[in-house]
Amino acid sequence: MTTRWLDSDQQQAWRAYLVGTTLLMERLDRDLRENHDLSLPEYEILVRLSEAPDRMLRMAEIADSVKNSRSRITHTIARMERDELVERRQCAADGRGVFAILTDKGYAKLVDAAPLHVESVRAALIDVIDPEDLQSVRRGFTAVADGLSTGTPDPILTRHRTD
Amino acid sequence: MTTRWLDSDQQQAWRAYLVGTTLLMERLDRDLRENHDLSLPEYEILVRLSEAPDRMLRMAEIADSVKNSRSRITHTIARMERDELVERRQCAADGRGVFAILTDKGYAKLVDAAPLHVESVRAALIDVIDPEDLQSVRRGFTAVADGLSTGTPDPILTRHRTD
DNA sequence: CCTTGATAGTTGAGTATTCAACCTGGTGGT
DNA sequence: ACCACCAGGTTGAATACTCAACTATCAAGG
Repeated sequence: MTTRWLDSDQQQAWRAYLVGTTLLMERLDRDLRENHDLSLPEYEILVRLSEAPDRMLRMAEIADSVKNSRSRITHTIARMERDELVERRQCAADGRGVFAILTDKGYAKLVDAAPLHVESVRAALIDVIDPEDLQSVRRGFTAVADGLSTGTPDPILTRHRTD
Repeated sequence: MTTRWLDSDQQQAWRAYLVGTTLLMERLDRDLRENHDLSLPEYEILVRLSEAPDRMLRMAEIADSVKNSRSRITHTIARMERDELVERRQCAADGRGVFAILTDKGYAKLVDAAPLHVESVRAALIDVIDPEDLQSVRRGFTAVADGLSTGTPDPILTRHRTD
C-alpha cells in the first residue's frame, strides 16, 4: 500500500502543534520550577491528589490519570516524598497496593503554585487561542486521547494487516 | 490581583490537550523506536536536514527549527553521528560554526521510516480529528508558537507588573 | 591592534526517564 | 491446598535531558 502523505494543511497543523507543544511545555515547566521548585508532572500529580477523596490515590490510579508509566510514577512520588509533599501508605484492602497521600505541606505548595501556573497556561495557551478554536482543540484531543487510551493494541500494526 | 481561574470548558480543553499530547508523543516515539531505532526528536532532525540545501544545517539552525536547546542538539547530534546518520563539518565562513550533514545512511533511514511514521501520525492524530477542528488546531498552535518564540521575555513576569 | 562583549557550540555533572527484571500478593481453576 | 497466571509496584542500570560553566571565534569601538 502506498503511503498516504499529509497534505499541506495537515502538515502545517502537525508541525505547528509539535513546535507549539515543545515551546509550551518548556515554558510551563520552567515557570513552575523557577517559582515553586515543581516540575509540570509533579504539579499535575498534586492536582490529582487534591481532587481525590481523602486526598489519596493508588499509585496505579495516578499513573492512569496522568498517563505516565507506573515506573515513572514510582520515581516521581519517591522524589515528592523526599520533599514531604506526599506520604506513602500500604493499602489495607489489597496487600500489593500503595496509596500516595497529599500532605498538608503538599497541599500548601499546590495552593501556592496554582495562581501562577494558571496565569502561565492562560498567557501561553488559553488567551492566545480563539475560544472557538479552543473548543476544537478540546474535541480534537479528546478524540486523540480516546483513540490512544482504550486498550488500543496498536493502530499501526492493525492497520498494516494485509487482509 | 485575584486569579482568573479557568472555566469548565477551558479546563477541559487544557486537560484533554495535556493527556492527549502525553499519549500521542509516547505512541509516536515508541513506533519509531521499535520499528526504526529512532526517537521522535531524531526523526524531526532528519526531516529538517533532508529539506535543507545540500542536506546540511548549522547546529543553531537545527536547534531553532525544532525548538530544542543548543545543548540538547549537541548531544542528540553526537548520538546520530555515532550511528552514522549525520556528519559534522567545520563551517568555513564562521570559525565557530558547525554544520551537521545528513549522510546517505541517514537519508536512507528517513526514507525507510517516513511511511510508518506518517501512518502513526494519521492513525493517532490526523484521522481522528475532524478536518475543521484540525484547522483550528493549526491556527491555535501557530498562535501559541508565535507567542512563545518571538524573543518573549516572559509573559508571566510582564503580566505581573503592578502598573 | 587590543579590548570588550556577544555568539556558536561543547562539556560534564546532576537529574529525570525508560526499560527490563524482579518481588509480592491476589485470582481462578483443579 | 496447590498451581499457574496476572496485577501492583519497585529497583537499578542505561539512556536522555538540563543547567551552568567553559572555549573559541566574531564584531565593534577606540
